[in-house]
Amino acid sequence: MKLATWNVNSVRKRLPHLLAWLDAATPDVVALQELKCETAAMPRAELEAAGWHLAVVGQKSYNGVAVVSRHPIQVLSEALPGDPEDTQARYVEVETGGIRFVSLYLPNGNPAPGDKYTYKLGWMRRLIDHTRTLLAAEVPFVLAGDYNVCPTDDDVYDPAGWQEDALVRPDTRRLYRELIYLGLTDAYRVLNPEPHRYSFWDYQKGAWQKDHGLRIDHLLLAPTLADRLAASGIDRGPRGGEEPSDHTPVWCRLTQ
DNA sequence: ATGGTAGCCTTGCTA
Repeated sequence: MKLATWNVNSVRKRLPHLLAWLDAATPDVVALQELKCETAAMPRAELEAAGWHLAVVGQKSYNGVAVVSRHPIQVLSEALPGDPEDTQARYVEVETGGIRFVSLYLPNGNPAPGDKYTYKLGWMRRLIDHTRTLLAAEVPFVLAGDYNVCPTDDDVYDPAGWQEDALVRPDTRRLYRELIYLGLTDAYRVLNPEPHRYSFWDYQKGAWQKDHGLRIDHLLLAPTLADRLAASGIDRGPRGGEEPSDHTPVWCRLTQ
């Protein structure tokens, strides 16, 4: 079973890339982020015609997450629990292909410090709390998405230049470690120890050409699924295409 | 010291 996460930076703009990649990479379940459209504007017909099931939590202009699966999907939650006031479309939790699967878009948090950074840290705290609930329920789950967190300096092209940024600040990394230390496995890192392998390259300043990237897209596995991890990688192909997303897919394969 | 790019629509905001 092949799982993936990809921040597409507008699903309407990226639909040809998405369809081509789904066809070539043959994943079973994919988490998408930054749809940048309302649920009703999701290009549902095109994806369903290609044989995909969908769960979509959209929002006008910003955010928006989805799960695309070869298997039927049961939607379990369309928001991260813990704050009824939070209306940003950043979380969808489903059951598909025999696992619990989450597509999440963790807040960027810049500029930091500030209101946006406070929101980010609160969101991370809520994610930790909800993960405890998932662990207690003993369901096999995957938390897939754009975390907007570089776990260590090995995940940043220029650590010194980025140390004040919301993606690498100590409070960000502290909460990310707290999440991981609940018992989750970073599916990419555990099998790929080489430093400076990235999933995002800014559009500006020739970042892609210079490999000035960040590793911020992660597949975090529940303890029971970590035992089934067979392979993982970052597929740099889509980032090098025409009019690409600024992120590229991260994937893993589970036995069975 | 600044601006560089992309996508949305709000010709500014978010990233």
